[in-house]
Amino acid sequence: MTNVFDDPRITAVGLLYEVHAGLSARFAAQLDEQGLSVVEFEVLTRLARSPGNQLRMTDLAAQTSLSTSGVTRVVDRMERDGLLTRRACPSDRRSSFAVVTAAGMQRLDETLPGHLRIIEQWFTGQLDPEALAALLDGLRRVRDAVHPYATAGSTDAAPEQEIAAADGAGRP
Amino acid sequence: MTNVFDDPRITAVGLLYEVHAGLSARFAAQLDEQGLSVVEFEVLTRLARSPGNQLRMTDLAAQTSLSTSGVTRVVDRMERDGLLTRRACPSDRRSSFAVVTAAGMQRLDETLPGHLRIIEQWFTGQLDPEALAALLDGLRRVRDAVHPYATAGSTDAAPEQEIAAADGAGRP
DNA sequence: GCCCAACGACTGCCTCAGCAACTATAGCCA
DNA sequence: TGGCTATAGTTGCTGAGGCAGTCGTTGGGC
Repeated sequence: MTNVFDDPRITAVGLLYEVHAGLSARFAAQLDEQGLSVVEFEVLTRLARSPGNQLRMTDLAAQTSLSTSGVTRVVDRMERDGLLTRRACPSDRRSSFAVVTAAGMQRLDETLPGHLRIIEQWFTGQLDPEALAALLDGLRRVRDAVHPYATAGSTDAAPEQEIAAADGAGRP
Repeated sequence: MTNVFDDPRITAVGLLYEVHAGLSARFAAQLDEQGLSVVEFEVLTRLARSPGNQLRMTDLAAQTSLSTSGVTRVVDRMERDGLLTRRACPSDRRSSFAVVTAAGMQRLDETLPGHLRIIEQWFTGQLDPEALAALLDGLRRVRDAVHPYATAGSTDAAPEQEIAAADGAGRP
């Protein structure tokens, strides 16, 4: 058994994937307590951080891991649950906005502190500041290489969006 | 707009997720050319690195991101495609092994070099050795915290499994 | 002003994966 | 030995999400 699988490259990827999976599981568990899925939380977050707490469906898709049809359905569910509303775009009758409702904002407010706590507890708090900086620096460089445009649904746009990077994609 | 979303913790997670998504997309694209999905590749890999190129269904589930029912179905598909076979376990008639066929090994051989090249190109090769070491070290520490048991399907076992960590889970 | 290609959202159909229920076997204990 | 519980694998049902096709709208070229 000539173990090709001990290759450090494989190990590196495995590490990355395990961290991702581990954190995702923690997030999912906490969000679940608040009645949110990971995607719903992401949608809520991206809308809440946009001007007017709203985004066109397409822009929302570009900012998430979803296709436009995927967005249609999440928004369906979240509208049904009262977290979001659709609003017609006055200047382009093809477009519509997804807007966070008061209930949606409240849900997000209830969820965020716990979410941050979990990140702190399982990720950022695990390393001393300088090790964390090194980790993030490495990640950033890799990210700049693979680029975020690889996200499904977006054609080629979205030049810089670090899940929390503000570029105000709303153009009504 | 008091931007809670610029919080460095959120940014850190965003970075991690973007890297994961970016790499995953590259992997998926390359594997797709070889007619494999990401899970199929993972299954193939885990089997190929196990003694006898085989693993019991349950152990396979524990080593992947799948539940046991998920494993049943992937193995169904891969068996249909001739990459795998089921073999009865002689000592426990409830169990069965998933075994990589010659065709499966060949497919893996055709796929691995390209896969490694992609890792090199978009991940490990993006950083000088010492930055990479720092990145991996950070990841390892976080991984040790979130622990791999968080992977769906495994109850609590799998003490150390770095996607490439050999602990030979086959116990026939 | 008219036409046509491009675009935004939505829907039908499909695949994938999880949970829970079910079957068959194993191993324990009286 | 006979029963009882735990375990391995499979299957029915369900929800999520992607692709491709549809419909209405837009905007540029003429």
